[in-house]
Amino acid sequence: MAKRITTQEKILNAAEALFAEQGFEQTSLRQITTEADVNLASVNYHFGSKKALIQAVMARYLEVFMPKLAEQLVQLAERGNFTTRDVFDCFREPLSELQQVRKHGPTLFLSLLGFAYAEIQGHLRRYTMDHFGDVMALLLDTLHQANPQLSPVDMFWRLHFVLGATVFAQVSGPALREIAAADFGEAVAADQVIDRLIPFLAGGVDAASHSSTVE
Amino acid sequence: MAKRITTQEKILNAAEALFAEQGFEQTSLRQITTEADVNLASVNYHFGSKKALIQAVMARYLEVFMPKLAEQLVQLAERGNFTTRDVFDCFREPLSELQQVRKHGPTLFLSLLGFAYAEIQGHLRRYTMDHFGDVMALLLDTLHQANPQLSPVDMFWRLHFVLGATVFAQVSGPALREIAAADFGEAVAADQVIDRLIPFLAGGVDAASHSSTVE
DNA sequence: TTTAAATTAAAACGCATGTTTAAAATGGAT
DNA sequence: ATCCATTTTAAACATGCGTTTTAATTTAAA
Repeated sequence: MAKRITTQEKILNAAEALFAEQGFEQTSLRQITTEADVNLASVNYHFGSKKALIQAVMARYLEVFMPKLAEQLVQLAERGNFTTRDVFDCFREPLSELQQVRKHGPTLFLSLLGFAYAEIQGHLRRYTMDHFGDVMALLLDTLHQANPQLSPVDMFWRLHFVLGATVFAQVSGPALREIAAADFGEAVAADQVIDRLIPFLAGGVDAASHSSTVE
Repeated sequence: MAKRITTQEKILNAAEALFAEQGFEQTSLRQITTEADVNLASVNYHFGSKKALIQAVMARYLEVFMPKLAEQLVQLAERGNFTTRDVFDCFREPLSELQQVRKHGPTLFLSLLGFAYAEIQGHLRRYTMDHFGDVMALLLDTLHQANPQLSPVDMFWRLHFVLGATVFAQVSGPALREIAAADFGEAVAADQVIDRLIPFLAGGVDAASHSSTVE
């Protein structure tokens, strides 16, 4: 006897798939409810608004991911003596554990994050900061420990460059994978993009800062 | 006697400012025509459609920027023996020369590029590739020369990570500068973001690839 | 000055969106 | 079986969008 799927879950599942594919603004409630095979009005009945639905979709992943990430970072800090690369590797396990919440959880989550960041809908940023600001601060602090030579403000900017590259790689990921396959005859799985990304990010964060490059 | 400003120019100027601030999809023709103090229908009369207006806005910058970038890259190739950092420094001059076409040209242009890339409106990508695909190929080739140890497909991905970080830094730039100023009491000009960005990008591109990191 | 083309103007069109309404159906608890 | 709260349904609502239409106006050539 499979567990009964509620209307709310049907909506969430259909919504997250469409959001990850097209972005939040580009996805209409009519698309979602058609895909979920529920009535149009049920979104507003169960979630109140489209905004609230977006938050609910994100929350399902963030509430699993963020604590696990914090755990990894704390573990690393206790170990001590770590590199930037080690910090970014902390993302791997929490990310791949999202497979438990959904088959393609990791990829879905990153795409969602990408669109959430791209369409800077203030309420989402506020939600993340309100609920998981401590994890973000911990991440910034850990990165700073790995790179004491960088000033906090330098690290702040680099962390956001990291976010930018990551988010972008995910959002444009499908299109880029297609181009890469056509131009280089090399098919690349979504997971392998992360393998390519992490060395790039670590190299960028570790680079000497502009003020210290005296040529 | 100041040169008479045509309706087309009024529209282009108002459009680019709003596009750079809010993105293309978020900006309505009514906003643009109100800001430009022209009739709503004049956009369709002079440009045909909103899509065509977007292309016209981008073209004004691309047609100045791309040839100058190509020139710099060719110059570098003739010199020979260059680093990744040198390649990225090739962007500085063509970028700052956009000040001539418009007061805040460089910042505007990068923001526009960011939104253009974020809202993957296929026609824009196609336009860029049709008109300036040779410059992109030249850039990829130059980067590969600076990093012969990386495979072409590796470089392809890293170039797009670079684009992602750049684009993102510009789009979220105003918001991030605000946060940075509040958290670190350090006001950062838009130009200085690029100074922070370039070392990061060069470090990322120069990093050892995943396949060659045997630990 | 006359005339024809180019431009501006105001209004409406057709469409898609998120949201609300009010009635119908459903499902447990008494 | 009845009743009441929960949920589902169909329809309409209000709004904003890009675009089109038609007429008025301006511009410049003959």
